[in-house]
Parts: sequence; structure tokens; C-alpha cells
Amino acid sequence: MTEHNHIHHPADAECCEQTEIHAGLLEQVNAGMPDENRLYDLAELFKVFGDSTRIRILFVLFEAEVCVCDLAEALHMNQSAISHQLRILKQSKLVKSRRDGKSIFYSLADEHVKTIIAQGMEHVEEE
Amino acid sequence: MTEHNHIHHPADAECCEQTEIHAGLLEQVNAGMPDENRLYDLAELFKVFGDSTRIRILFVLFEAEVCVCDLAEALHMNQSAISHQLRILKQSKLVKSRRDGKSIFYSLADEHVKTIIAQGMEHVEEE
DNA sequence: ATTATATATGAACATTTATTCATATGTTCA
DNA sequence: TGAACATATGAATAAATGTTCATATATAAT
Repeated sequence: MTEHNHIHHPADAECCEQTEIHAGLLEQVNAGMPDENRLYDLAELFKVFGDSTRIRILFVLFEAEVCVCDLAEALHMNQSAISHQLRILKQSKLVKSRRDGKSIFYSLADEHVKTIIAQGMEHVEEE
Repeated sequence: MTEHNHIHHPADAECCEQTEIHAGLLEQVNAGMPDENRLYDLAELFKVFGDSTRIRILFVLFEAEVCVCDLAEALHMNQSAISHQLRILKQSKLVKSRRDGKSIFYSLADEHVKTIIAQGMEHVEEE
């Protein structure tokens, strides 16, 4: 319990110098760590959720499939801003689109969107 | 099915002019939309996940409670950068800390962290 | 064909953000 | 008390990001 679990290896000078060294821990950490590309993709995904305009777009899409101009109106933003954000949402496969005449209708791409937002909400709402 | 669910209301000119207007949809959308502060907090939370350094820190903390210098070493980054990111993680209550002598040990604050990252991973890994 | 409508996109600008450097704070040990 | 160590923090800088404006593309209607 006073065991500090330092992953420090002896030959390194720039880390703290406590004596408790867990030889296996660094390997354990590296084993559980996804590769660089996965980490990058994961961060990119959450970055998409990290903007309130995009979050609001997703909340609209929870209710219905809507076209761009409806989103612009619902969120009181201009068409171009919405369109740019929709592109980002689509690139990360959170949203899909279909054309119907002049309009293009957007909807949620899968259920992860709801789950992720729901979990985030739980965290934000607790305490 | 060719019903377009437009939330357009008639007195507005800057939206598309299709005739199918769902009077109730705009209200429905507004009803399901969290208030502005919640949306802001939610976006702020996901913003925290939206950086690969912080994601990597969290993955280390999945394995063990570690001190700052260990994180710096494990991630091959300098102490200051890690410390700045830990502050952000702590402010959003994803991480907690305790002092033990000269060192400060960080660990995950709750289970939402794992759930959220797991869901994100699922999304990123599918297809 | 021409015009109008709906959406997409490139460039520009302002803002935010991550990292580094220097230094401050706080703890331990001699 | 003073030196050494671990961490935190403010300022500066470079890079990334969201919105706007102007304009391009694509469909529909006359």
C-alpha cells in the first residue's frame, strides 16, 4: 500500500528517484496501450464530440432525420457553418446522409453516438 | 416516407421552402435538447478526451496509480506537459490525486472514463 | 436554357489549445 | 536552515479549429 508502483527503470535519470520500482508495470502499461494510430483515431473521434454546435446537431438528429436548412434554422446558425460541421460528423461516421431532390437529409449513423453522449451526460450530471 | 419532416415554420424565409412542415417537430427537438450550460459542459468533457496525450495518460491509469514523473517517462514527454494535462483531467473530474511525500499519485476518478473510452474504441474499430 | 433553390467548399480571420521554458511551491533529508 | 527533489504554474509560441463570406455544384421548375 505504501508500494508506489513506480515504473521507473534504474538507468534513467530524469525521473523521480524513489526506490520502489515495479519492473513489470511499464510492460503492462505498454501492453494495454493501443497502437499510435488507434490512439490518434480515438482522440479524433472525441474531438468531434467536443464542440457544442456538433453536439446540438446530434441532439436534433436524435429526434428526426432533417435537412441542412432545418438544422440551420433549429440552431439559429447559418447554412455554411452547419454544412462544415456536418462534413466533420460524416467523416467520422457519426452521421449519414441521403439526397432527396434538392435537399440532403442527415441522420445518425449508428448507436454509438447515443451511448457515448449518454455516458458523457451521466458524468457531467453527477454531483 | 416521402414525408420530409421539415421543422420549417411558415414565417421564415431563409430556410428551404418545401411544403411538408412538421409543426410539432421543432418543439420536440427543443424538448429533447439539454439546456445551454449542459451542452457546454458536455462538449467541454469530450474536448478533454479529444487529445491523444490525455488519452494516453488515461490508458496508463487504467493499469495503475502512478506519479507524474512515471507518466512523463512512460509517455516520453516532459514533466511540465504532463502536469498541465493532468490539471485538465482533474478539473473535469476524470482523474484524482493524492500526495505521498514528495510525489503526487494520480488515478481514475470514476468508471465513466472506461465506459466512454470503450464506446469510442468500439466505434473507431468497427468496419 | 435560364432561373431559383439547397448544399458544399475554399480562403480568411479570430480564437483556442498543446507544448516548452523558466520559475514557483511544497516536501524531504542532511 | 539549506539543498535536493517532485510537481505546479505563468508566459510565450506554434498549430489547430470554428465561423463567416464568397462562390461553386447540383437539382428542380418555368
